[in-house]
Amino acid sequence: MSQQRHGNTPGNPGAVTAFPDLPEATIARLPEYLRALHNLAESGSDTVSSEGLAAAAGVNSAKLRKDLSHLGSYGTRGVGYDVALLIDQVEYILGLDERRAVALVGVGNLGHALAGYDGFASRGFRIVALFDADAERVGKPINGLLVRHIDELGRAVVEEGITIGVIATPANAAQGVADELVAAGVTSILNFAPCVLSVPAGVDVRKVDLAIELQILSFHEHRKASLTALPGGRVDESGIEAVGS
Amino acid sequence: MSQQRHGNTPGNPGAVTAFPDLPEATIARLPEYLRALHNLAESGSDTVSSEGLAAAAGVNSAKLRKDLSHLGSYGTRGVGYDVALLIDQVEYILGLDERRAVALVGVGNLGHALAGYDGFASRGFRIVALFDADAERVGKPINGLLVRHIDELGRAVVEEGITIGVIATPANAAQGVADELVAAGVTSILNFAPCVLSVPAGVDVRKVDLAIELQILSFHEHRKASLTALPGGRVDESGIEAVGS
DNA sequence: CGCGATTTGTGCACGCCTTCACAAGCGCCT
DNA sequence: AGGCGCTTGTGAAGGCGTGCACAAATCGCG
Repeated sequence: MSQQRHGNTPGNPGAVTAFPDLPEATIARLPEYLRALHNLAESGSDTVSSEGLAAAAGVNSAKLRKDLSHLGSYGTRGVGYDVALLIDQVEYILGLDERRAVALVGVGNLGHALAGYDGFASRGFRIVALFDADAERVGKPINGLLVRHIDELGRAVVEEGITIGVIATPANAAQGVADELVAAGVTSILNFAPCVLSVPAGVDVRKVDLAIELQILSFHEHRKASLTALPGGRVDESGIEAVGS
Repeated sequence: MSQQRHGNTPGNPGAVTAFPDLPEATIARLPEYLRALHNLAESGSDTVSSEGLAAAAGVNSAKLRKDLSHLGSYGTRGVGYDVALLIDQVEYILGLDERRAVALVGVGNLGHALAGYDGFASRGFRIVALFDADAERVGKPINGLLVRHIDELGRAVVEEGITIGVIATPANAAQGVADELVAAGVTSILNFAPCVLSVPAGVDVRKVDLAIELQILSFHEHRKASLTALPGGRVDESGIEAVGS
């Protein structure tokens, strides 16, 4: 799922870390579990069954149990999972106990919104620096943070202890920015630009392409339309039924 | 990968559609191939090898060939793929030959940026209506489009022929909006709100959660840090090497 | 103290996806 | 016309992920 491979150093029998190596699919679901757990905690639940948590997270309960079992045994048979304890565990695994410093590069249309997105702060991240190459934008404040020129990136990364970079530039600038981020010591990049980034081993890149998501939906629309339009197999008109649960 | 199942009507031997049933994993990659193909076309390439296209799309060449083989044989052995022909094919499969009408609900911080995101228009989509529940925002223009009140959603969906809805509201409002979209006849939803939506069968939901992507990166940061901190296995300091390609 | 109800943790089988490796096919050059 | 190099398309194998179904474990109650 991740676009770059991870420098895993598989053979290392001597220095066995206590860090569990979770399946990538499990990792991708942990944040969803965490969100559901926070909701449960707010609504006053002390414990939750795998069935309940699975429903809140929109997954199968067997899958959830298997996922959690990879972290260790934090449930009690006959009772369920301790919500507070599980939150701590998941947050620890995800490395959210330390609020990570994030740099955002590109404060155009999308970047501006990301800079003001409070969902980051509320889930363990601090955007500590904003950068742009456009002199027009440099120096202006966004959400209480001044936009700095991209040239200052290297210094800022070191000073602020930044480990994650978010790229929200146009596609043609993204690779250059990625190179600078990597050179400055950033080892994780979230890329919103519609292009492939090449980075050295050991650097993780995740890509979010908003148009791609729509295109995937478009495919399914196309498929559904071609099915209902068939002479033989007319599906129930609008596909609307009662909403279950 | 998709969060909801698809009403597939598997047993229907009589009405065999010419529509190929592609693996979900392949579908998710087609938009990436398409983007790479457009880049190649712009740079004047008439044909491209699987190796070349795979590199441009950031995937394995064998995987790309298998993906494309599912669409049919559009390559020429010894030569490669005809770029223009392949673009047409992929766009047809993705249903992008008709520019789909999209409704965007919630023009807050993120929604505002999505409304102005030109990546949608340039890749086959038209945002034709904006909605919000906040009277403060209703009536104001964004990118040449007036924000309408959410109550008008039902009528607008029918009038404008909207088939895709984008939810960019706070989490607590998302399910209500989804219900209204579905009731109005929308059968595909892109959800940016951090919550699970429940929709009837036949409606596709895709979710994009920006914070989750960061949390996944955070996990890998945590893992990398715990590895380098080990006494035995110190990895090469910054992990920086020459960038390939 | 024992029993039943409940829920976790997991062995197992199945299916999807990826990757390798190679035969088949196409164009070009001689 | 024939052969050679290149590239596609695909059979087969392996790995990963999912979901079922059940044994193991815990709590509460009589």
